[in-house]
Amino acid sequence: MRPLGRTSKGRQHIDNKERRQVTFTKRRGGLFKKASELALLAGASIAVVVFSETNLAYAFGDPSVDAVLLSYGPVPGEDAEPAPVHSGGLGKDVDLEMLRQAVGETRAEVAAEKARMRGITAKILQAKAEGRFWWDVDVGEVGEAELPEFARALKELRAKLDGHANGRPPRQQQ
Amino acid sequence: MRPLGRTSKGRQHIDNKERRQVTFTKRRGGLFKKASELALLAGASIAVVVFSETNLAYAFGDPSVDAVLLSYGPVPGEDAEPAPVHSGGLGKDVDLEMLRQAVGETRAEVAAEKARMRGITAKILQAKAEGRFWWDVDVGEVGEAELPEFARALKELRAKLDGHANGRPPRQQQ
DNA sequence: TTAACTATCTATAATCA
DNA sequence: TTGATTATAGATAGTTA
Repeated sequence: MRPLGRTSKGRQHIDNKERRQVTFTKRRGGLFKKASELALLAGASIAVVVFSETNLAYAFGDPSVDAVLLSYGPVPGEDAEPAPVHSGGLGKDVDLEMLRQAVGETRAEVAAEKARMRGITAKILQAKAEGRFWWDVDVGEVGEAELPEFARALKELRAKLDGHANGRPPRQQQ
Repeated sequence: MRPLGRTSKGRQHIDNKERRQVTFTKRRGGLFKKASELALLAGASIAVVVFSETNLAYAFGDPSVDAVLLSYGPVPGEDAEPAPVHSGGLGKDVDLEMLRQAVGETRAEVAAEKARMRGITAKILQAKAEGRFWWDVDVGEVGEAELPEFARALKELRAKLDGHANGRPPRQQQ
C-alpha cells in the first residue's frame, strides 16, 4: 500500500481524477456495507444517500431509503406534527418543546458566538494543515474563552432532559 | 477481540440489549466517520440518517443533511435532470419524485427552523466539551442536523484548500 | 475501463480499569 | 455505568493483470 515509509499527512482530498473515482467506488461500497451491518447488528433503520462529484446518486436503505427519510421528516418542534417515529415510539412533544424554548432563549447570544467562530475557524485551518480532520480540534485547543456561555445553559438543559424524558430512564440519549 | 478461536458464523443481530446499544453507538460513529472520509477524499455529498432501536434519530451530512436531501439535483450552475439513483444493499430504487415531494413538503418548515439553528454551533462545542463528536448530538435535541455558520465556514475553508491544492475551482457547496 | 492482490491501515468486540 | 486497551477482523491504496 505505502511502499515508502513516509509519514502520512493525513487523508486529504485526492487530486487525481481516476484515483478519486476508484476511491469513491470502493469507499461507497464500504460505507453501504457498514450501514447494513449497523442495521443488522443493532436493529437500526438507516438511509444513506451519496452523490458523486459528477452528481450521480447512490442510495442505501434498511428497510428502505424512503421509509427512513419519511420518518426523519420535518423538523421537530415546529408547528407541524412531530415526525412520526417508528412503532412504539414514545411521544417526543414535551422534550422538543423544552428544547425549542431553550434554543430560543439563547438566540440573542448567537451573534457573539459567531464572532468567536472566526477564531475557531483558524484553529481548524491549523488542524487541516496538520493533516487532522477538523472535528479533531478539541476543546482545549479552542480555548475556554471561546466557549459560548450558553453552552452551559445547554448543559443544564441536558440535565433537565435526563430527569424528564417521557418516563424513560435517564441517559438514554447518551 | 475474539477470545475463543471460533470461526465467525457471520455477523448477526446482537441479542444482548446492552451490548447492542454499545455496538450501535460505536458503529454509528464509525459509519459517520467513513461518510466524512468519503466526502473528503472523493468530493462526495452525503446524507446519513440513522434511527436507533428506540427511534432516536441521528444524522450526518456533508455539506449537510438538508443540502444533500434537498439538493439532489445538479451542481448549481449546471442545468440537468435529477440524478438517477443507483440503489445499493437492501434498498430498492428510490422513487425520486416521491422523495422530492416528501422532502419538499417540509422545506418551509425546515427553513423556519433554520433561524433557530444558529445555536447549534454551541451544541457542537458542548458535545466536544463532553467528549462527544458533534454528530453525537441527537437530532431531536438540535432540531435538525443542520450546520449553519460553522459548517459554511468550514466548507469554504475546505474549498480554499482544495483549490490551492490542485488548482481547480472549488465545487459549489449547498 | 474493471478485477484481484496484499501490505498496511482502520474499526471494533471483548475485556479491563 | 463510561473510558481505555488491545487483539483480531475488516477495509482499502497502490499495484498488477
